[in-house]
Amino acid sequence: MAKLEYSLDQIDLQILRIMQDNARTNNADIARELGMAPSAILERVKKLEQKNVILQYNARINPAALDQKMLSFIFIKTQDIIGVQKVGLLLAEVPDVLEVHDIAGEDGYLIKVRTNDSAGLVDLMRNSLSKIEGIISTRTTIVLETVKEDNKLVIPSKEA
Amino acid sequence: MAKLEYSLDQIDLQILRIMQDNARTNNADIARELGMAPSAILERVKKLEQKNVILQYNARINPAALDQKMLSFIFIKTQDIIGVQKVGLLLAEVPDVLEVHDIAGEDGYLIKVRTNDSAGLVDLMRNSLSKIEGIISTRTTIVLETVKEDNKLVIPSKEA
DNA sequence: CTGTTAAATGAATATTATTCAGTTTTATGT
DNA sequence: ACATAAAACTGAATAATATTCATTTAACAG
Repeated sequence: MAKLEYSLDQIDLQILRIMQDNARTNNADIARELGMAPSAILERVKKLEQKNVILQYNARINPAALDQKMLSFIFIKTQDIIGVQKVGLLLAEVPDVLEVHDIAGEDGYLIKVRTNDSAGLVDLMRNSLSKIEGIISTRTTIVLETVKEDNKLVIPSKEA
Repeated sequence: MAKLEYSLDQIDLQILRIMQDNARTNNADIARELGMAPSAILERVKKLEQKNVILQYNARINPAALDQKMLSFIFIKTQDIIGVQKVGLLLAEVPDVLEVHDIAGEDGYLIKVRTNDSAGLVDLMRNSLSKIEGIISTRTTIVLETVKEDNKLVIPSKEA
């Protein structure tokens, strides 16, 4: 039974909390904050990486700085359940597609897409999506303004 | 005219590319890779932070490790346009809400939510969403499986 | 108890970050 | 084109951090 595949103690959670907020916090600082030796923190962090608890460290970049002013969500309806796992993988390969989620209920996917502008979106739909077999229809929702987008998980105080 | 508020040259883009992939890449490594002095890289990175090109460095944590198995998107229809900016801010304050987007067309928001399980989702809707004034209705889409979720922007090779 | 394993410490060393003076490059006004 | 000012870069010196590892401590099963 792989019930607790990742058993995280209080210290691990604290490390995660710090790292989720600032992935560039150095070991020395974390060690100071938690009152431990830097070497101990280093070991734990490496273990968290190996156990795939920490998936990646990434810099969040301001989309506006790269002129990617347009954000959209697109619902994609697919043919049927059989042989459609491939659609998800193909969608994931499209560069402007940031997220691909297999959704319940309507045989399909919800994807999150960032483009320069509406022309870029049209372009993506014409040139990329239309080339993927198994897509029946799409419904696009355009984002006017993003209020929050940090994707930070809620880290509990206790964990079994 | 604030046309080029962030003018990024080729080197900046390379730095962003590296940092987006691994926010813990150290200056020395970046400097080696780009054939420049570490001090120059340091300066540029700091400037990118100050110019708000780099918004934050965060560790992406495996939701499964924190037992947050459930991901949902919820469309939220709001009363009207007047006085509804507040709804977005209130939504953003709910811990399990990872993203809040003001969407076009239907007077409302699309939010991304992560909960432990379906009970957690119900809980959120009953205890948090229902308390927010101005929400007329909600439509929830449940994610069965996430194929991609890296939120990495496409960084162009050239930029004016 | 005793042996075994996992985790932490603390010191030594390697590497990196950071500062800064001096130089080069770039941009700009004349 | 030229002079000048501002911005960016280099390289060396110093401060700080990362990393390694032998030893100690803690946790725990038999």
